[in-house]
Amino acid sequence: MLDPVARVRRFNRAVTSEVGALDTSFLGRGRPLGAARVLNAIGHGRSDVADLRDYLALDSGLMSRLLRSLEEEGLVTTKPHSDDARRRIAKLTAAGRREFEAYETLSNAQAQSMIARHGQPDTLLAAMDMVAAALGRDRIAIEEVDPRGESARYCLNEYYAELSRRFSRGYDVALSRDPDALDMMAPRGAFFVALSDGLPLGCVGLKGTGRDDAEIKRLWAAPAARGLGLGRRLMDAAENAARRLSITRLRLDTNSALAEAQQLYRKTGWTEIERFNDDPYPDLFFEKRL
Amino acid sequence: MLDPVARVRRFNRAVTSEVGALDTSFLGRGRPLGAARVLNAIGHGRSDVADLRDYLALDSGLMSRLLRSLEEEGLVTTKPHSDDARRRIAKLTAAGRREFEAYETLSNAQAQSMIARHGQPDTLLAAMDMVAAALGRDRIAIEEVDPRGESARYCLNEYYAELSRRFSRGYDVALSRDPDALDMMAPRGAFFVALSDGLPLGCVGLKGTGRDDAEIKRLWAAPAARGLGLGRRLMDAAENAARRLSITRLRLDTNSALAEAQQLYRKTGWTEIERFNDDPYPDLFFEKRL
DNA sequence: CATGATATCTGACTTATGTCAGATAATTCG
DNA sequence: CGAATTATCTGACATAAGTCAGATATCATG
Repeated sequence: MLDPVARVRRFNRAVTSEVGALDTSFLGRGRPLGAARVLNAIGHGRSDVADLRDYLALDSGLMSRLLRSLEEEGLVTTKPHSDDARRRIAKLTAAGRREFEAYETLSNAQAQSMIARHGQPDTLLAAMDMVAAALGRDRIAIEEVDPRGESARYCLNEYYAELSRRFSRGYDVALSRDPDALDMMAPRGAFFVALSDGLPLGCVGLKGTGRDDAEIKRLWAAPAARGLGLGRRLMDAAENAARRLSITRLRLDTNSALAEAQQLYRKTGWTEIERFNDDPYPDLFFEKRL
Repeated sequence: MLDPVARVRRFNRAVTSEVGALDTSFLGRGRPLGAARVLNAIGHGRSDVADLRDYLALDSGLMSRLLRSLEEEGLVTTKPHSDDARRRIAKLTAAGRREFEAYETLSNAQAQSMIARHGQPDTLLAAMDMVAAALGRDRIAIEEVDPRGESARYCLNEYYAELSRRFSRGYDVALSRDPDALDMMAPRGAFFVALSDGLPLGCVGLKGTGRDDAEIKRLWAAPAARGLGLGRRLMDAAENAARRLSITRLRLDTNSALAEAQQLYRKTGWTEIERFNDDPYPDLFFEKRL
């Protein structure tokens, strides 16, 4: 009935006509959209004026005027940066924080009602995640993090949950050789997550031994982020980290049920090798020389 | 990691920052957004000025000025309506049509690139359909149509495809008693589709006999539209049509694999009855007295 | 400390958008 | 026909948003 292009454009129409409503949810509190956006950006922790200007894509003159109008309303104060007095730092006053909270409440209520009215909220949320990830694909950053930190733990839990869904016999972390976190941190290894606007969308671990070999572990991409080339970007990050650590031989194990992963390895220079551990879950083993 | 409200708001941020790009795709041709929107709305077949004003939510003064600026550019002509000379009809000139086509090409290219860059376009499109349907739920209209028409045939094909996916033994229309289209049209019956911005999202048939009984057939809601209460709205439309046709007894058959449908029937006053046909697919039979 | 670079602000201006009260012309209805 | 209603247009304004060329203060560097 509708070809792909028509479906995307239908989506665009749907969001633009609703997004009027999203954007103007910033309205209705007697303040132009520009000023409301600045107030909200400050409330969300952006304080550096240059950062604000960049994030909101505003001209410096306009930015300056918007800030001053918020100052005149008594919602914001600015003071010079302690290191560099040319730069200015904006902060919400108590009244400003109240205004910000009011906007937050509005936005949350709107989001809440969208979910509450829907009969299959989980499916809808998954769809929204996927669209958000696709739209924001150029803003997904690969960051090296502590594998014991919040974003890493979130990814690992999702990864385990997915394995237990996809393996016909289920998956139990306890039965698998759980890599010691210290092996996936400098100076022996590394751990990376892919972050999109605060949400972790994927991860990979480089588990070193302190010698010149290492293993790739825990490669995972969120279902919402499949098709964005995240797996490849994560693997690249891990390989580059390995090179920096003077590692020359990488190995990994995987399961033939994970077809996408296998395909990725074969396309990026990995070669299949014999089983090199007695972990019960993997049935496929790969190696790559750096 | 993120609660539902945070996920919706993340979606909102993703689309608003991209939708800037969507909306301003209307820019870059030296024309303010307002004028470009009017030109495009006319190009898409809205010609009545009042209709345009309503659709674009513009003040009548502003609308008038935008139209005049397009006329001065030689892109649009207006003439009085033939029935009512107070109303005005806007039409694109040849130059206007060329400009409109240029915008279309831009929009199509943008949509195309979004899909082309994605590794799982079908999943992404399904997600976009779902979000578009949820955002536009208040604009979904139930319309009575000819069951042999384009939108009805599209729904029926999707319906058959879904049955063959969901029935363990598959589904072959030829084996089922295919209702004669004439039985699903006035004066014996009716056929309804749910339309959202041009896309059919669901259907239902009321198959009459010319007497005071009838059957409900082909109740279907697109996967993207599940959870929006479409099934209920379609059934209501069919029941109301039945009442108008003085039908007092409705029956239907279904399969226990279609759990949502069964649940809907039980919640809306249908009672299970004995098998009343020898169709191979259904295994559950319901009746409702009007 | 002089010089150029940087971050922000100010003034002057343009364009886009939105609002509102009539004006104008056509239509409807008693 | 005449009064009320309706659709659109016009004029007069107001505000929002965006642009750009300096002005000002501060910083980095030789």
